Amino acid sequence: MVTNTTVEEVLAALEQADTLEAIQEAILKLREYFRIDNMVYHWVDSAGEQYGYGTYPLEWAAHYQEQNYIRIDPVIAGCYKRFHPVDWKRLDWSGKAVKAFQAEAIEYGIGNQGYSIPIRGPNGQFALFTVNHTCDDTEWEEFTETNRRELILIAHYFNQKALEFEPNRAPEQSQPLSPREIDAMTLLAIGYSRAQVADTLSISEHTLRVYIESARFKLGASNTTHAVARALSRGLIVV
Amino acid sequence: MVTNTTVEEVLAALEQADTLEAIQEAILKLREYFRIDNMVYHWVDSAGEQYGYGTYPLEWAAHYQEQNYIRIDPVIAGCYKRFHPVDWKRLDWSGKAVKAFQAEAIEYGIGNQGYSIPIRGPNGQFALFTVNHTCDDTEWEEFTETNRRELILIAHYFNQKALEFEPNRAPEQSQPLSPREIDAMTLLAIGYSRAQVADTLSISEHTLRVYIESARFKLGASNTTHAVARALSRGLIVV
DNA sequence: CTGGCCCTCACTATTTCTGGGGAGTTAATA
DNA sequence: TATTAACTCCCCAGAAATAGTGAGGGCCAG
Repeated sequence: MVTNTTVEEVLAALEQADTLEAIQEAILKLREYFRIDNMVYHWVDSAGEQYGYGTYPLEWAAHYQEQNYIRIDPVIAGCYKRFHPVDWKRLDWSGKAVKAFQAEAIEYGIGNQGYSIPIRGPNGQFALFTVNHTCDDTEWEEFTETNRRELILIAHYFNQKALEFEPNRAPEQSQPLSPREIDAMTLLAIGYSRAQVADTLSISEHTLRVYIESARFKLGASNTTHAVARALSRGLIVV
Repeated sequence: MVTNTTVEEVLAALEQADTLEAIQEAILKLREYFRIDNMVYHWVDSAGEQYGYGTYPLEWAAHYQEQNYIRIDPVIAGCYKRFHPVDWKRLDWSGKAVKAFQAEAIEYGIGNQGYSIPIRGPNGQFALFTVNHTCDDTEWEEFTETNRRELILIAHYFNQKALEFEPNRAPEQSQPLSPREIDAMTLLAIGYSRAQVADTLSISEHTLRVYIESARFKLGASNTTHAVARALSRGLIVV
């Protein structure tokens, strides 16, 4: 039944996609191929905003956003803690608000079965790829078992595209830090005070301050904390 | 030439693996199957420590660790900023120290060609899956083009195993921050002073300090800068 | 061989942050 | 219902960070 050919084709098409329409088309094709109700890729923003491509009813998406459901959605919470794909049945659906949310979702046409794959990119980027259907547990388990690998790959490709389309999310490049500046930022990031850093680097605290200031300047940061945060999120230091 | 069967088999075996030996065996099988010099999965620790499974010469691994090469290794730096797999040729190998590092690596038996796949897990976990070979550019490009999808999947499976085997390695997981604490950490990370943060959140600076302190406590941080750095590298906040 | 960047050290005054303490209200949960 | 957790506000003294300016030696590339 399931041959690799079609997925391969769609992945190849997805790789070439350069418009949002092409991506949406790929999702529709995949949904048709897998014969499931919904297939959604969405980026989960730190600010609680979500956006992406997929087949969820627009009303549900709007309602979800409006109600700020990201705060209680167990799929978000569960996937955020995990690395591997998660069947919705294995999530924690206890709690009054959560149960109400679940009931409402089904009302809006979301299937009773779901399978979500968390994906993470640089700078704490987080996204979800979800397939969703209405069927019984046995059928669903068979589906997810059979297609897990394809789904993981598809998730990966969608995220790659999404990162391409969000260049403002791409790492801003800045002047590189000097070795001493990197040392200073790194030690500060692991919790050393200025005195400790100066001691560790065997330099005077005065000198250290020069490094911190020049790093701050290079990074366009307004204080030490900001400088360390930028150095971290630009990948200039690793902590 | 390349059929899916063997990779499928190894992935299935890897999924069942419950000892380090089984994992190491899987890597050896995969290396044999792909006919390349080296294949390595390694976890990149927040402290700059690395460990994993693979076929790099032990001397090189020890030397790398000893010299703290993680600080200059362009593969680490490059993959940390990217989502998609990276051919080593596309990394930045300029700089005296980096060139020396590269020369030394080849001396130790590391191939001239490489392809690394960054993988990220919860709480800012970061790992790399690398394949590595000695051949010319054309051959290497053909190899990576052909096998990219399999390699991505393999990377995923290795990381999944690693997370299973190192549950305590996610000690970086800490109590979640409260919404207000996240607000505070986020605003501090983008350079706001305490006064500005308090103003933005429409609370008194005293209250803000309570949040910062409790966040610091939850994160086990010794000061604000440390707390923000940890929140960032654990993926609790995004800047 | 000169300009630019890196490393090192020093001083002062002002602003900001830290680390203790205590105390009350709401909301959700067990 | 009792308990927990989050959110809000307040005081103070001491420690740390910031913004200025200045200066000398080393190294590398144009």
